[in-house]
Amino acid sequence: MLFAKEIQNLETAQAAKFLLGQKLVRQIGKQLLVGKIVETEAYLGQKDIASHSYNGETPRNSVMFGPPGHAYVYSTYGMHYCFNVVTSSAGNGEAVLIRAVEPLEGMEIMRQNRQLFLKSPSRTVLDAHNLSSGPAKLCQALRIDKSLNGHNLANPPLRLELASKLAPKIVTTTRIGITQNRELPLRFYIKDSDYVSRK
DNA sequence: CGGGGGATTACCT
DNA sequence: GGTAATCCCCCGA
Repeated sequence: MLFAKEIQNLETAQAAKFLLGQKLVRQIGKQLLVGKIVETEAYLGQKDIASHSYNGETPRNSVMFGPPGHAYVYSTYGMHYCFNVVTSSAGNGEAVLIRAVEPLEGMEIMRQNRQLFLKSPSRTVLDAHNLSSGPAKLCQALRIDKSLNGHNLANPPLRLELASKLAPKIVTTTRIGITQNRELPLRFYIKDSDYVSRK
């Protein structure tokens, strides 16, 4: 509730910055997995051609057009999920992609969750910096999939928690992995964080 | 109803 | 740095 309120009064780019430093809390049975959000990107609805919602509402993106504070989870490349927080007001189709979190609790479980996706587990070192430093990696680590699409982030088993009202130092860059609207400064990360997908 | 592409990642050269 | 993996969705016909 708190978050929906805080978020809906912000422009989506501001919401993307506001989310930096806040906690993402995933509960699976008794397991508690907690990450601090360190990297985000804003997607600005039907005025942003890079956004899934640019062409209007479809079955895939319908959650983006719903109320803020809910999870928009989509699959890509046939094997990965990405997790977004719906922002702005219902009907606008705006959201913030969570691109990286810093593991705070449940790191060992996150490592196990990530391990399941590897083909040659001996090759890849799953240290803390490599557990959730990417939009699909954090979905693996926190076991986020399409079953959570549309979930209200005020409630378990996936919840946003206000961690700090003190704004961290933020670096602003262009967004990653898109082909349209590449020049817009809509990616944000916590300066000096060692847990971002890239600097 | 078929084809192309994707807000990525890991592994190999 | 190049590319396979892998499938859902959307668009155009």
